Amino acid sequence: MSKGKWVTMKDVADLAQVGTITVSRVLRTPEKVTEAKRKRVQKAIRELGYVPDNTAGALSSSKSRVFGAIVSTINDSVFAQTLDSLSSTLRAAGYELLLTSTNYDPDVEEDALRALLARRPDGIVLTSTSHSAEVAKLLQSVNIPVVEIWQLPPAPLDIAVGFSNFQAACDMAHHLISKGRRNIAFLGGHEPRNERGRRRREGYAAALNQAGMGPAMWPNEDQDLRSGIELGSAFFEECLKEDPQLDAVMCVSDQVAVGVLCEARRRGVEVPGDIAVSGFGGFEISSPSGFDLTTIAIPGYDIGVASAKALLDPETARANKIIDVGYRLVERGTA
Amino acid sequence: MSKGKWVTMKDVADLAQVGTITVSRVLRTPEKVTEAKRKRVQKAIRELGYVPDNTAGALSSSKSRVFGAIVSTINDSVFAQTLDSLSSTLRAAGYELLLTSTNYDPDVEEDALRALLARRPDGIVLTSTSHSAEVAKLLQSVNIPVVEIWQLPPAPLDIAVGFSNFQAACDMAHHLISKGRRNIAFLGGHEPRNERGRRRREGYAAALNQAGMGPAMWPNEDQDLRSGIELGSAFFEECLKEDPQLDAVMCVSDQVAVGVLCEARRRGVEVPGDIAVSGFGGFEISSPSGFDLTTIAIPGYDIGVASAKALLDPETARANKIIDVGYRLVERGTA
DNA sequence: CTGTTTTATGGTATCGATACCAGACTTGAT
DNA sequence: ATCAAGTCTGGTATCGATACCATAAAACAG
Repeated sequence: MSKGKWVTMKDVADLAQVGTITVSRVLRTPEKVTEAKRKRVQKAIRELGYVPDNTAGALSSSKSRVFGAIVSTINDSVFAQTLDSLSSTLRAAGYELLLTSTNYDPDVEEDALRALLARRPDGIVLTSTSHSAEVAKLLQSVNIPVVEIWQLPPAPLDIAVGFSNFQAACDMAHHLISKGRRNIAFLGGHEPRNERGRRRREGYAAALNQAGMGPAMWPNEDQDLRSGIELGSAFFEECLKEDPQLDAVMCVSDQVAVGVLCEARRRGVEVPGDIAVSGFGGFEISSPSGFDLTTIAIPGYDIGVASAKALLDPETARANKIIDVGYRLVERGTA
Repeated sequence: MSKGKWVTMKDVADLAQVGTITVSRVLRTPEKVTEAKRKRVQKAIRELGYVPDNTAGALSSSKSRVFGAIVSTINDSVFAQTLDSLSSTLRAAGYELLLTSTNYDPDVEEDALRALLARRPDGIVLTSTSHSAEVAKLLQSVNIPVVEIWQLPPAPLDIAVGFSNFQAACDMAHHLISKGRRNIAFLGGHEPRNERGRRRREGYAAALNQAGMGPAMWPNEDQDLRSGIELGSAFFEECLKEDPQLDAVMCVSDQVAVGVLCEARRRGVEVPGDIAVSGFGGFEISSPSGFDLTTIAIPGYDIGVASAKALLDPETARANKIIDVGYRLVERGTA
């Protein structure tokens, strides 16, 4: 095993005095090889330090044993748990994950998808559900499972694993209303491509509308800000100015809620006394040891596992097409 | 382009009435093909919706245009920024990233590495620097760049991109001392494989020792807890009990510091009046709109970019072997 | 003991691209 | 007009595995 030269299956076969195909079988279907030869081959593999070449295997078997993932971001922790469980579950089944992030840019999405398809993945995971025509066409033309996650699109391309952002936000708004809140603002970025955030805002608006309340208030539409602590902090001030009667702030994410809570403390605003605050996500920061934040807990881990299962066994998953992992409204100290 | 059948280079070549090699050249070295043919080929590519097969290309050129990454975790946000910039930078150069996480488990690391090598990556990124003998042997036997990140090992396998966790922690401890703090505790998990956390603790201990102070205090060695908000919150209580004189808590991460700060508020402990608190990482939560936490800002983004450069041009990077991206002690409101 | 099924094994073609080389065609200089 | 040098282009071998088929050996039924 000298530097720069890979040991091939042939080398192993020669050393073990068998055909290459037998080596291949020892690796893929060891039960079909007699014990004597299997042992000999395994010994040769160890001795030579043989690492099979999956690119060659992929070519001849047209199974790459790789799945592709296109996530809108890995930078904030939203998908981290999902990616973690997805990648572990897949690796346990002998598959690898090819990861790309788009930063919510649709042009990047198409490029990323082409680059991904060039690796001939056995399936694809996407966090976005609104695709350009070209992307949709590409995805439909390939005969591999496509799993859209973290949302439940009305018409999934193939399989969807997620929960209803709309319904969850709706529930949270109703919760705030049931707690006697009457002037509820919604705080969330307006990244045009962040479908999840948009659906949450819509759920909020629907709930208020349904309760005959309004007008719903949220940061100016044309502010294209990334949701985060800073946004929560900055816009809380604005909200207070705009509506002194404000008695609740519903945030698009736990991070935004943290920004609000920090700002509230600085201004001496009592939570939940003066103002109730809710988050979305159920991240560690919302826990009782953290901000003790009332939030929507999302089973990010389960989404990863369920998507992995869907990729590995698409037929079964397609029977449902939409896999709803649900969510949980967690009532804690802030609302 | 019917379902399940991929268009091949030959199909494109036939339609454009050229040889396959010309199609290949249009994709890789377009300047070497006359404009007329190039146009014809590009048209054919578009018409057929051709997506090249990189697995085949990898086989014949022995360049996979894929890099592998083995990170100890993607779950907490530590590496998120680094992965994001790494993957973007690589993709801009036409490369993809194969991602695996080990959850700090050395057995998993070896498996993951074997699986990765089976894809014949053009380079590998690792977040861990203490490897099993087998892993080190594997890495040394392959003739591809290996980049260890987020730390500066004394003897890098190949190239290292990071900063000195030891020195940074040392600086922070000195900062606390310079602020008149005399009873400084260190709070951090003891995951045995988390080298970074360990080096920070050592830096802290060294600084205190140097200042003739001590005994250094930190949670019991045998507690194998993951660092996080909960740890900060739980152990802050314990620290106070153990040493009522405590006037500073230096945390292994911003998350732990947040746990401490939350707990301090619940207990009515003044920060920084009664007790100073410092974090490590410089994540969003430490910003002035958040906790306004005194911390060590780490250029996670730069680490990603620098590693990408090192992977793409290892010869230049090897001239230095160790690329120190530095860190910044950011003094804010908590210490 | 023969004939049939089952199991184990290897040879050869193949997957879809690129490398290498050879030949055809330009271009420009003389 | 001719030749040398340079530019394009395509044929064929090749990368390292697996699929497919054929054969040899073993197991089994009658």
